[in-house]
Amino acid sequence: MSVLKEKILATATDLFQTRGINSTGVDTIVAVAGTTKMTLYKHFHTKEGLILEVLSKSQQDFQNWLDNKLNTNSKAPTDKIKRLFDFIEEWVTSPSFLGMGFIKASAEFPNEENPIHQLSSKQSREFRQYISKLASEANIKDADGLALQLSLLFEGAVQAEQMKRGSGAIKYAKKAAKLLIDGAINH
Amino acid sequence: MSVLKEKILATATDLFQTRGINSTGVDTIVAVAGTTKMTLYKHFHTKEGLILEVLSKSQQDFQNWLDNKLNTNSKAPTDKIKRLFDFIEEWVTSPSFLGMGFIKASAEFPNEENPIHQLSSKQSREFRQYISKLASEANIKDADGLALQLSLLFEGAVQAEQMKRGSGAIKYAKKAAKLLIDGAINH
DNA sequence: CATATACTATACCGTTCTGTATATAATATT
DNA sequence: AATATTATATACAGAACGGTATAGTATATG
Repeated sequence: MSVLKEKILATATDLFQTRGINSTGVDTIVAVAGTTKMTLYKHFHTKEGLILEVLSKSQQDFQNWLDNKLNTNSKAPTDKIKRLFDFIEEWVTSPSFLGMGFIKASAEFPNEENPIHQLSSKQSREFRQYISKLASEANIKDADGLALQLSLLFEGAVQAEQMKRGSGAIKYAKKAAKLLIDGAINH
Repeated sequence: MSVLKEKILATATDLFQTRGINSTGVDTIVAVAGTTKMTLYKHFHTKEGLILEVLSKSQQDFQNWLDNKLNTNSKAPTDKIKRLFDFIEEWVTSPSFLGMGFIKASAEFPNEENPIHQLSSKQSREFRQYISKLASEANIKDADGLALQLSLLFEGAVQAEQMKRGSGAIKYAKKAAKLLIDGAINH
């Protein structure tokens, strides 16, 4: 990928998170990225296309980071799901954390037929399925149910952290998650 | 309050939820409400003022409805907190439910110094404190901790429901809440 | 009848928005 | 050296934005 395209993507990611998607114009993006509109529109057909790529890349980065963390730090399936919220906490409390793209995007584009909303929804679903796979490998019976509960805690904690940095919500989400996971394992 | 002002407020509430706040222009609001811009700007100084009033009224309506439900259906403090998610489910699964204003608004206005963001944050905090009071009256030791966990489940479930209507997330939030509440009561 | 109040209708201002047209410069590739 | 490729610079079109100015109408109260 072109270095300039990456720069535009990174700049847009940051601006979308800190100022909002609809409140960030393409003029601002190219000015901050140090390039021009012509270049942006050569790499992205429309602003919507840019938004979709930003969301995709953000989620891939998160999922890859998390998957790598889990695989290098744990081997046993039960360990993996037990340590899940440790790494989520690490991600959410990192100073570079500015929010989860798909959560904000779904709020800015509430119409379920909007492609951006649909991508957000898909990413949320895929993350839930990822947790469900972890639970399933740990021999948990109602893996989907637990995954849904854990994803609620996750999205709630992210929401809280987006509203107020340093809210500490993730600490309590972790405690609640431990209770739910331990309860599900002993059944 | 003037009937027209109420009409504008109701129209804006609906449009903000279904199309997004930044994506809804004042021209659209007055057209749908069946009035003119002059009238809108006589009742609300700016669009920001309108947004703030919409958020305030929405949250008041929700809190009043919930408080009334709890007080008319339960007397014992432990019953109240145990039935909390029953009524939350009723609210969230109602056909007229279009989302929680303060959750969407905080995503559209991510800057913590923005008045709209600040109001959203305050409403989230006040709702958490309301739950904490319920927990405290039920003689739960770490009332604040439980309230935070329950509010995470609540906001996560709302987020899930905003992403996909009929997600059924609230059912699992309820189960998780029951576990957390029962655990907290027996300590 | 007169006056105040609330509302309508419409035109407009200045700004910002996404997206394009055009022309030029720098950099690789052949 | 010739030719693509990639990027810049700048100007502009066309629409939508928030907000205001002006003029006129309907209704209720004194």
